[in-house]
Amino acid sequence: MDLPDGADTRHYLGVRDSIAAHIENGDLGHNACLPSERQLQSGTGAARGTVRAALFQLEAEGLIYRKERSGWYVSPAPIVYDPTRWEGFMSYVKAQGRDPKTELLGTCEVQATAALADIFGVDAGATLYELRRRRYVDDRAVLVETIYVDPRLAPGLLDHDLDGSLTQVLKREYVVDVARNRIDMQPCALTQAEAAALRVKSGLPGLLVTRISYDAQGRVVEYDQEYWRHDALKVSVDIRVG
Amino acid sequence: MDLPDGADTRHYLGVRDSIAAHIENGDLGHNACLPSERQLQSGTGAARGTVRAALFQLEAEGLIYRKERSGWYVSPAPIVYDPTRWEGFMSYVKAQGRDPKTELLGTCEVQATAALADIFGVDAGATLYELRRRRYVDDRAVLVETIYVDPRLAPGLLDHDLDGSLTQVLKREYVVDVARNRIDMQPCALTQAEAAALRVKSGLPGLLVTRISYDAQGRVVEYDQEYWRHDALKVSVDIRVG
DNA sequence: AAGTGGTCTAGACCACGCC
DNA sequence: GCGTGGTCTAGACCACTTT
Repeated sequence: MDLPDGADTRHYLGVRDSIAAHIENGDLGHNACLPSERQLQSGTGAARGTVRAALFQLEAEGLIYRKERSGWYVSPAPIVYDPTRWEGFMSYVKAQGRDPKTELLGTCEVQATAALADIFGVDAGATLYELRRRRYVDDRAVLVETIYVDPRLAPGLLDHDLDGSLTQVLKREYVVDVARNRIDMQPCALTQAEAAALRVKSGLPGLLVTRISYDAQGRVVEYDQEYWRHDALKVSVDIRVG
Repeated sequence: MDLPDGADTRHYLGVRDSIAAHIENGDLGHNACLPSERQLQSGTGAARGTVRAALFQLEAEGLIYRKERSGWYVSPAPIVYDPTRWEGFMSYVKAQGRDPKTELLGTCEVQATAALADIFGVDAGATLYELRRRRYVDDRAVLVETIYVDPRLAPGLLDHDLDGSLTQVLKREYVVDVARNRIDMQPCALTQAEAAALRVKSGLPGLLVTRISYDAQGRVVEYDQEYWRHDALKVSVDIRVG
């Protein structure tokens, strides 16, 4: 690894710049693997801790990501996510020339906690369907989601094919239509469970997207919590005012 | 600092847990200052690097923040931001019982770059107004923004009072009304300029919120780039479907 | 088995905020 | 001027992935 003019690669921001320069020059393509930390070290004369500080910096900026104990890789371009669109993850990822995949991790019936009961307007302890899914772009896991549905609106939902768009299933099989959405987005850290599901280190920054869908009668159709990798996503919304 | 039952405070996740427990128990209120790194060290027997790893973890999670070379502090609750609401930052921060402040950093006239010209539909090199502002919640800087406006829509804009809602000024003084918004949100790292304006360390995670406002004729009214602290913000949107 | 990242230690010096 | 965080060094051992 050579350096741009006169950068001080003994400091972590200098090391950062020299690696960033290689990525931006196109020497390293998307998902390319970086040299090992010890190799980067010998290229710069810095201690390994310094090299790692530079790599953490680039990770926070979304330029690189890591696979546990395997190595550091160049991040691909983020995909654009429009929470107001309804054709679903699978089709808009495809529309951007990327390869989507959804994996159903599991389903179960749960008793509503106080918070869930409040959202659905049911009694605490009422039964709800719970779905956990993991979604991929180009074989990289980018989000895990937990979805809750009221069985009274969609009895027998768990017997259907849930590897695609849930909203489509609800519409087609149960004539349940979404009229309104409440969407929350909040930067967060990926904690134990989400991080494990995404196979990243716990504590990596992420984005929590929460969606509550209502039908025309104001009933809650679907409550969805999506934990995204922070570097996989760009949210874009077009909103009419008034 | 005592510990929850049996946590291993020699490891950074153990140190993290013991500090997090103190915050969540309410021992430390909002904006309270944590003990110094060297004090935390002696309380746990860990090396200072380990203590710092724990603090970085908590920072990524949004529980604490730092003031350069001053110390670590407990993060206050995030404010809720609704990009579809038009009464402006000042009033919705107040509505949440917090104390907002806007500071005009500077204004100027700039020549449109290729990207800006494309957004506004003008020739490259055309003149645009540029405003830079910094906004606070409870005297903590939470965002810096750069706003561009086409002078043909609002001649003499820079002579008005720009410490409040720009949209109000445009509506009141120029009868320019927003009919549509395109809003983009993307996790990012706060780079040099933004980090300096927010007085945080360069590289801290943030959220870039970009808004393009259009009037009923489809003309660009306002182009706004907001760089937010990642722990200051929760985006919440209510959207009608169909 | 070899190599990788993940973690940790125990020092050190500096620039800067605060008093 | 003292204490703080910011940065850096030069080791070490472990758990895991990869070959």
